[in-house]
Amino acid sequence: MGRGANRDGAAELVQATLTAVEGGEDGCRELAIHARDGYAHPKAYLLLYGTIADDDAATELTTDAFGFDLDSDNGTNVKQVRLGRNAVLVDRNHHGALIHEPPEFTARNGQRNSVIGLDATDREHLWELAIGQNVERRDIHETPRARREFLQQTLNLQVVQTTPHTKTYEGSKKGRNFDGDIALVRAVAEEYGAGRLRQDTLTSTSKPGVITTKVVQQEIEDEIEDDISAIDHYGNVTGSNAMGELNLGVVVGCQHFGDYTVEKWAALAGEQVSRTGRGEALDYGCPTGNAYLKHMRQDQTLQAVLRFGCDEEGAIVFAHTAALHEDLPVVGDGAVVRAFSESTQEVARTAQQFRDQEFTVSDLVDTVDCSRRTVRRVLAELSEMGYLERHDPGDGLANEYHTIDEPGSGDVELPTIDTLGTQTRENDHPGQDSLEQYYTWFVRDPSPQDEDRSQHGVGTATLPAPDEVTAGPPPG
DNA sequence: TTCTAGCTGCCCCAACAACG
DNA sequence: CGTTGTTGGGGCAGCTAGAA
Repeated sequence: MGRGANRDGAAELVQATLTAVEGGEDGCRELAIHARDGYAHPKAYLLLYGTIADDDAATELTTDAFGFDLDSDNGTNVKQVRLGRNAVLVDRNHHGALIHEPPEFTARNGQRNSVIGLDATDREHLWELAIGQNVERRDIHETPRARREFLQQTLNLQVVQTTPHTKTYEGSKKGRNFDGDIALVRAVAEEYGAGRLRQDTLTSTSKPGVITTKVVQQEIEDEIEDDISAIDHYGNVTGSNAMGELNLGVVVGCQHFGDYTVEKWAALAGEQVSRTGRGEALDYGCPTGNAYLKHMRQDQTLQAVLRFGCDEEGAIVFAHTAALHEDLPVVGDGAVVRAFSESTQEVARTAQQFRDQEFTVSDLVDTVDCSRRTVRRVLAELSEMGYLERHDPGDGLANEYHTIDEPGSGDVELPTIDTLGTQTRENDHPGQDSLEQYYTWFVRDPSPQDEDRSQHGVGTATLPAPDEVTAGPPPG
């Protein structure tokens, strides 16, 4: 789409349009007929076709975020008209128009080219929209499961999901609290960094690499720079191998390009967007909108995850988002990441004064800027996480606490993952055995919250070892 | 900007202990 | 015996952080 041609031809376009409009519909047809002989802008044909198209040949759409009037953010009414493989959007409020003109895929001599696209993310529908013709999809894997297994066995990739939330880290960072994210990165660096993970397969593991959105990168970069090897944002890692040597990665949050883009794609497909829900339940109410949403979230995170461990050693990647592509081999979840609330941090800080002495709720309540009830709740919570020890002298008497460890700005419990690296070595035949084990990874330990809380809970969310198979379909 | 889930403060409750 | 103080719990309202 020649931007230059667009600008260069603008004057002629306006003149031709004026002439055509003065000549009414016949004039437009006349112009359209001669569109390719140089006296009209090449796109005038499409533009005018779109403008004069009968209503029954067009699709009427209303938008909320998408529009042509840059001074307005209220959306507009557009009509979508298709002509062959091209699509035209015309603003009913006369602020502009958009032409989608897919490439021809023909050689100079008129012969059709064969085109082969390689894409790990498989959004057939979006591809068809973009190139204006049907695509024939060939999958090198039989099933999603086979694909996951390939990523796992061959690329030695393991993904750990650390939050049930989507975490759309895009747009304004106002009112956002990234303490939990920082705590997560630090915990990963401490628990899995510096060669502590499966020395036999991941020899060069050191500090993790981090991929996140641009705003978050700016926000947390300074805080975690000592804990990580590298940090980059989604938009900058596509096709990049800068993280390829890192065997430990953290992907924080997912992208959302804004409703504007979603509505634009849907409009080009002639679909009306109606947005409902949020987070996981977000639904744009039309196939293209929802496919594009998955493209923004799942596909981008998939690409980011695949940036890590491009050597034979593979990688373990912690994904702090629920927007994970179904192809990703998620070997663990259930990590708990929380940012401590204002009052929790204050109570914990105040409690530090009592270092070795015992203290009660009453000792804190006067120096702390929150209520007695809150202090009680916080102390109970901190005790449960192992930052405090609670001595209960029985009902009716004040509980006595003493400090064990000082909590930071957040708390992270990572699931233990050490099942796989050795397995791929032991059974080098990627057959039934690995399949069977694959199922076991989804079997959750039914009692995640008992015992092992001593070290403020690190590693409590356990995954069953492969020999503790309690459920799952029979192999084969 | 709007919606909502979770945090927080507040008040009430039952059960108990210590004190006078 | 009554008063005061303790713990945890429930319910409720107001606020805020997070998501889009």
